[in-house]
Amino acid sequence: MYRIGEFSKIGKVTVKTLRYYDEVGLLKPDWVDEQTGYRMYSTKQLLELHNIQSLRQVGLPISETMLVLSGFDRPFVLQQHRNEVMAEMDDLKRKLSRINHLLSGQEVENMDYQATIKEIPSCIVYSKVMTVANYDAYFEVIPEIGRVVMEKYPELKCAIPEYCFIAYMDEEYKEQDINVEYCEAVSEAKEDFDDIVFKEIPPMTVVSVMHKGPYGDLRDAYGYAFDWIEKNGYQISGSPRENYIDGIWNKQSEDDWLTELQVPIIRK
Amino acid sequence: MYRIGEFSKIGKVTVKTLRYYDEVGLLKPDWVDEQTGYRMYSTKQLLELHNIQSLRQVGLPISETMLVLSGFDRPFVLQQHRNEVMAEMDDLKRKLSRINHLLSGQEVENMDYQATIKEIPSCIVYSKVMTVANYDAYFEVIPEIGRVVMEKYPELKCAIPEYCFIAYMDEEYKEQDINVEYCEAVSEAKEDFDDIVFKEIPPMTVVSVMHKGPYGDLRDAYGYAFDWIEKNGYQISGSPRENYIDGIWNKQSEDDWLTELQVPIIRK
DNA sequence: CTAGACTCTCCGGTTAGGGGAGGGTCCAAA
DNA sequence: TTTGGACCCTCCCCTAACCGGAGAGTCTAG
Repeated sequence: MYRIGEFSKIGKVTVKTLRYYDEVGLLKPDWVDEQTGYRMYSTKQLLELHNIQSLRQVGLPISETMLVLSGFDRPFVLQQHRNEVMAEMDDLKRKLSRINHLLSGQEVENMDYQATIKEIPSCIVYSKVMTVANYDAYFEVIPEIGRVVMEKYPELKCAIPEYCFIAYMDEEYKEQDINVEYCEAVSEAKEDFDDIVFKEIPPMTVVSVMHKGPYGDLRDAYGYAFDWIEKNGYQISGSPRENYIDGIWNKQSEDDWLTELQVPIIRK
Repeated sequence: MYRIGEFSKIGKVTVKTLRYYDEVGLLKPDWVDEQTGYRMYSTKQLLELHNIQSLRQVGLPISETMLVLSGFDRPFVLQQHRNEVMAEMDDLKRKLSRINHLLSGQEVENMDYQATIKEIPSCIVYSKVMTVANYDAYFEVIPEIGRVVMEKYPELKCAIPEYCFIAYMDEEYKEQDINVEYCEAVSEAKEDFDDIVFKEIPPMTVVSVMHKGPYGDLRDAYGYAFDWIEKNGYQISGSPRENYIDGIWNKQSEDDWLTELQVPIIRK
């Protein structure tokens, strides 16, 4: 019979840990003096402790360790755990890749772009597919679309927060005759009319890059995003979107315009 | 200006997180209504949030994220963090290897051995190097050594917990004329005499395997330990020790004898 | 008998928020 | 003008697996 301090030295585990294991029921002392509360351990517990440590050291949580010790299907629990560990590994690999990407891009001047991954929830939009002559034409056609829709459905409300974007459907980069789909999130679906289509956009994972400044420089943001996707083991899975946050409608200076580039991705 | 709910939707981050970031000072709202306490955010915070997310998503802790944002040497912090992530990866790899080892050995019957890694603290021992004819000879010579030492130094005390082991110095397995070093941990160093040597054993990392039963079966434990070391990317770095916990001195039945095999290892 | 080593329980802290209670605020519809 | 619902606030407890320390009791050698 050992007192807790001696037992902890034999088993190479702290006294705190032994008391904690007692508390949660993972490893009870052989006997507890009712007068003093002293915990007494024997070599039987030493073997148990060794079993526990062999499971704990591979990262198995205490709750599952208790399952295993109480006779629960051991291979099953371990396989579950292996899957979790592998998922964690994958997660770490991606983080490491991103850290390296951050570090490697460190010296490039003025490229203060940052990529984040976001989950875009599903939403209902009205949309119009069109071909525009060039970038400058956007802000003639877009307000017009909004006007037409609001005239047709005066009670229709834009989503809050506003989510209005242009998705690029061309495979390659173009400066003229660009195929785009204009989308504006709204509160509910309505009947389609003319070439306005209502639809629900499914949720998706995107890489997001914030772009501050005139639209002409958006190409840099695209470049950064595409490079990021390539270098970090993802794959483009849909049309990129430009989400207009600040623009001519609320900021005078082009330098204050804020656009979020969202590129749908999946893991490669 | 956005209220917290709208801002949280734009930035794809929970309201709870924003309030927490406010509390710890990572991201303060643009303005707080003193009457109502309402937090108001603007697109300036949106950019900040995006920066924050790009760092947080690679696992950078909040404290270090704040360092980076406040102008602290960014590459330095990121490199620190990369080292930690890589260490974590290494840790996970080792866990995964051990899980696979546990799962693969699952079906082998009666091999209820478990391996754990332990840090053995340094200790002072008296030791005697000798060649013994065979295993059975141990328990004639060992008590004799103890008797001689205690006679020479009657005030000498054994360490608590007792730590008495035999280290095997042969490279290969032998059944006869075995070169061993007998060690017993004591409370202080004394002058050497005859072939008794006092010395301090440095701390070391070992893989520990518990063996219950007669000493003849210890070979199985050795086999398990060596296989474990090989399969899990470690390397033997010293003489294996047999640490006698329960034996003839306190248990009648051989089946109750408990021995801990400790094999010093380093990472490969 | 006492000093020092050991043990007990209880409380608070660690990360990065999540869940919920109780109460105030805002806005559009009745 | 009121009311209902959506939104917001603070405060408190919870997570996993312990660690650190306070204050008090216990054991043992000298």
